[in-house]
Amino acid sequence: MKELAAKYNAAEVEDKWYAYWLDHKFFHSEPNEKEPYTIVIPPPNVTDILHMGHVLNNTLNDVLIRNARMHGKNACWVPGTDHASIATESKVVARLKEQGIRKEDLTREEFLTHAWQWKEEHGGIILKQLRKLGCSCDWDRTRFTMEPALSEAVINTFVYFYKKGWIYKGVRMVNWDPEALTAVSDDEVIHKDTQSHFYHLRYYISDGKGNPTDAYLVIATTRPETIMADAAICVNPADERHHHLRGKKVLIPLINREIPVIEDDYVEMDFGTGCLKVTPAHDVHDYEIGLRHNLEVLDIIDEHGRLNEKAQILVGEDRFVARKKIVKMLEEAGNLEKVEQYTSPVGYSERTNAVIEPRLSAQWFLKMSELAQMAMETVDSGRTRFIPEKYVNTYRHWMENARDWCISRQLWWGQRIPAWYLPDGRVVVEPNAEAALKAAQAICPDIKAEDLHQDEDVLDTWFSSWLWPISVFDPDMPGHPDHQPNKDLAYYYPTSDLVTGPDIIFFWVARMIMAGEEFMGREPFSNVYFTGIVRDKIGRKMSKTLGNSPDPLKLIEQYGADAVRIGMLLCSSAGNDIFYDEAQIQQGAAFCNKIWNAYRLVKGFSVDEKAPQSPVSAAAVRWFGEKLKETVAIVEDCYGKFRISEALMTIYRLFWDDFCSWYLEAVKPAFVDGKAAPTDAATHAATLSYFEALLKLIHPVMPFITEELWQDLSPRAEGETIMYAAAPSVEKADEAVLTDFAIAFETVNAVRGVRAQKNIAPKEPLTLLLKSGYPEGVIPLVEKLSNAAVRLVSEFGQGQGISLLVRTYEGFVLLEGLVNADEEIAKLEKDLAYQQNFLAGVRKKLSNERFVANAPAAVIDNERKKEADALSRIEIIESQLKALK
RNA sequence: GGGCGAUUAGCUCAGUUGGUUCAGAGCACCUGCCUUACAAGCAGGGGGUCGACGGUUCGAAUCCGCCAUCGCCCACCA
Repeated sequence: MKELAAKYNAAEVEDKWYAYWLDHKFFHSEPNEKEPYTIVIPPPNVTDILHMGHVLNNTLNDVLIRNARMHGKNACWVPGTDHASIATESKVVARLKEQGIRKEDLTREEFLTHAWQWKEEHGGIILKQLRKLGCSCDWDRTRFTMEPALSEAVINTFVYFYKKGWIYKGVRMVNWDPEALTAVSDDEVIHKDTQSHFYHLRYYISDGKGNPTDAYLVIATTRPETIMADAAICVNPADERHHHLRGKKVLIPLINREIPVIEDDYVEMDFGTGCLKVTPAHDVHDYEIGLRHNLEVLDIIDEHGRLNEKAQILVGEDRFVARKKIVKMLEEAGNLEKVEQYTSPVGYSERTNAVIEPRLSAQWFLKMSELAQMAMETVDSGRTRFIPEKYVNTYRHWMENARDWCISRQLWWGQRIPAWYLPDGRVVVEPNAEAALKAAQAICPDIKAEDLHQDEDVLDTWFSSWLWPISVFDPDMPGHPDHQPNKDLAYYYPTSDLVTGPDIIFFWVARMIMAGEEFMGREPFSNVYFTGIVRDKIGRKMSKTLGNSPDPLKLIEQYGADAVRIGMLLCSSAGNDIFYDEAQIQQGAAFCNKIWNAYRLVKGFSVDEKAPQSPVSAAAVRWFGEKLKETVAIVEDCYGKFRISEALMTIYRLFWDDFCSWYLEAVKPAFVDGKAAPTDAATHAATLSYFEALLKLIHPVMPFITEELWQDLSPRAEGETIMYAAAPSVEKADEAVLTDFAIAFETVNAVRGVRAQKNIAPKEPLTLLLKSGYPEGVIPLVEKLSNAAVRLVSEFGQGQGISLLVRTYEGFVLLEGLVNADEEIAKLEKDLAYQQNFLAGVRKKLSNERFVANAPAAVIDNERKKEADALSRIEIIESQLKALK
């Protein structure tokens, strides 16, 4: 790098260094004697393209992994993608549709061929995009949840739990997604308050022969289209209003089918009319009432959410169309008493946003009780820590109420359930067809392969991703209790930290903990850092429809990856939602530019080996060394507590304020005859070494610019990288030095304040009198930075000027002819009043017997110091006033 | 309906077991500067009765109670 442009050009630099890192396999990790630091990526869906949520998550992951690497750990970040059955299958179906192909016309094998083809062509784009962000994933370890080995792990897991008796098949009311045509788990249903109507319908009481009488009862329902499936009318046994209905039958409107009136405690007397229509096939609770009362289950809605022939009327109509039509029919038939506006929670599919239809079907379930208990203990014992901690509550609540997990999905894209049915309906569960045949023959010796039929369903995606921290290292482990972990698994497991969103705490985090405990006997990770959701700056979730979600790649192109990373981190305190604002990325870009220009300055220093070090430079070098130590300790502490944005801010201020505004200004060469004076060797060496330390401190958050400058800072051999440079070590800072210099900087600020107030240009030299007792070591620095000649005196004498007060140190800027005595007096009197008030407060405290008796000695001592300080300041101000008057 | 969390400067947030001169940071804002690293900059400055009320305490942004507002999670009132 010969000439440095005045502005930093990120685009040029980033591709160059990422390629260099890849070429040298710097991201790759193999087990060795060092301490491992492991992260498994929360695998994005194979269909995903990079959005701001990914940027946040992966930036945090990368910061952690790079930080660990520089701390001498063997850092391994395993990337990969999730096959995401529902999301992917619907993408593939949509694409086939565009090509005029209907899924129904394809065989399972044909469809899967298309799906794999889609995956090869369009899947995993996001992994390429993560490279642009600078993510230091071990790409050689990239995994896919549906690759053969990982699929095998899933199948083995199923067989394992089946044989353990924890997996069973049962007919249950499940959450049916009529768009994706599959059952989904309870957790995949989102309840949203939805504006609808409450229809009050008359059911006429039957005369016993199937004819209506004049008497009727009224039920209230939100789903009039399901009345044809009614099996009974239910009232509360304690409800006297309805006792006359006991033993009666009523007629379903329109179709005139006779159903009984029954009694059950479930019905709330004061809700609706107190009469409930019971529709066992289309409502979870009704189903349970039906079981208790032995009611007929009549399923009138098909898998697409349309009425079937059992409905008798409106056959083939969509449930919502049918609802509109039947209301009209009921009205015309005189059965509609009234319609109320009504808001009630309605379940929507997380994936397709379709209204969930409760539907009876045979599904596979995994028993949760033991697993949940184990997983609760993992977190209770602190073996896995949640950051922020509040999520432990959420987690506990779920674990205590965990219901059995519906793991079957009526899809093709995914791991097919390894259950084979015999012609008589019996089932064998084995890892493959051959084993299944053998098992079947043990039951029926005559059976042949073609007699067996494999279950059509696939497994829930989360049933594969819960193995992720194990299977990415050793896919043979899950489901094989006797298997010894391979070298990778033994070394990298348990992983260190997991960064993810709280929205998948149950789907994924909890279940990984279950699988970890079950198959490894211990937790899958030590810490879980929950990020917030990325929102726009006015707090809306980012969404395609709102168009408020920027394209991260465009941002990277415009501002550079380092700037984007900083922009995200700046506003990401743990556990809070992120309010994204492009201004933060601009701030990140400005920081890049600041670093760049500071480097230009340092790079431009010429060195004079013989020149002695000036007192100013000596002071600055001494001070910054201590400041650096102090900051490194703070940053380490922040990382330990996952306060990443705070760590970043601390580094930011160290670089900008302390290094650039104070240190560099102090050691910056003066101009003599239009030329910068050379820098002495000691200062030059110190400056380079500080710069290097700063680059290393910044590297985890801004990998590219730091590599670029680090490579240029001193000669580096091919294959060297800042990625593996040792992080600045933690050392105790000298407090006394820091205090003295803090006083110096306050003094400089005070003089600059006088300049601003009196409109005196920075280049105009001043004279500053300081009372003896002022820390002398910092005076050269004060002189240079305030452009004032300092004279240490015991008395200020008669000169005209403005007095200063820095802590308890008194100063005086000589300003002949520029001082307005009245103004100064007013200012001092105001200050005096403040100090006196302050003193009074402190004294009140000290004269309070109970304070003196109860407060710790350190607190009391401090109050005494405050008192003494206030007294000396008051004395100073009074003498200054006296001099002016 | 149940639970959890939040409320501090215009905005986003720190404030670690109650006590350092504790009311902070960044950004934004205002004033003055194109000073040979950087105008994506430099120097200076203003701004908050810590959501409301009550309590505990020598002492409360911090602990307790209640209220208000917001957010999240769980939940079957048709």
